[in-house]
Amino acid sequence: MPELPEVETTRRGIAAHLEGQVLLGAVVRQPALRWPVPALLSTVLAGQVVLAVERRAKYLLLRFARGTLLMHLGMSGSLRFYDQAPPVRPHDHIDLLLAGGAILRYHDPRRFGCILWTDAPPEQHPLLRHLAPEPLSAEFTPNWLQKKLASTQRPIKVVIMDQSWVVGVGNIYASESLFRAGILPTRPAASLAPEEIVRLHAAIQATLTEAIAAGGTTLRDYVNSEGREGFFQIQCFVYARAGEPCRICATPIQLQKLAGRATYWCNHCQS
DNA sequence: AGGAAAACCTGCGTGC
DNA sequence: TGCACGCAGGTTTTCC
Repeated sequence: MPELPEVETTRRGIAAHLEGQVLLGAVVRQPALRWPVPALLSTVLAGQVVLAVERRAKYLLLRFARGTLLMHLGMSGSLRFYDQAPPVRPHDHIDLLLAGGAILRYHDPRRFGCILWTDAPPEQHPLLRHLAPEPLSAEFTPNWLQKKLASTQRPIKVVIMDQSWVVGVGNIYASESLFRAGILPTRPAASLAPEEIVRLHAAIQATLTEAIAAGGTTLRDYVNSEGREGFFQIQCFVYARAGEPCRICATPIQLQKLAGRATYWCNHCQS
């Protein structure tokens, strides 16, 4: 579910509620996520102050003096802040407890997400070590992208979803970015001309930036930290629009599986 | 060794 | 109505 814009929207929603607050502990109802939730999670967190809520790629990082809590929302995860804990619903797996009865609740039907603790600098963690630069940072340049793309014949859509190549772009924003750049998703990465790479780089940044501004995309069940939906899907050009007319030229939007994932494009606007 | 496929898990829509 | 099937915003692991 959540790609970079949804994770960033969540981060912005919870940061002010958490930063500077002392955690009293945690309640773990379901420890079997992508990886087991640390058995001593509550003990580790109790008494610690949340120094900062950060994001790296699609991971959320809660920084403490003694380490970092790494969280990933997987396909169906969401985090919500409550001043007072409401009744527990199915798939409400974890609560982080704050003073005064407030909680941060982790909800994830498919349990593809994870919550892990690390004492070491998080950028050295095995899950974060091989991530590409942040796509909205100065490190992510057309030149950097060009050097990477030249080395593979994989479809460009598959490549920009590979987190060691481009970070934060998932299945929705991959199709949307390629539409915006006017590039077919099936093109071998190494076949892109330099000006196409410049367009793709700009399209990725613009798509992610606009999606963050819209509060992310809600197709099924994504909600932000206040329980509200995102609105980017209203402006999707191709994603989930198979057979519908292209918003630019009215040509029916195409759908094909690429590396097992639904991929959408316009035959007239993209080449 | 790069790249494709399988694996993890639950819920929902569709069609028989 | 019930059931089998396919599909879903992600990423690691396994298998060529």
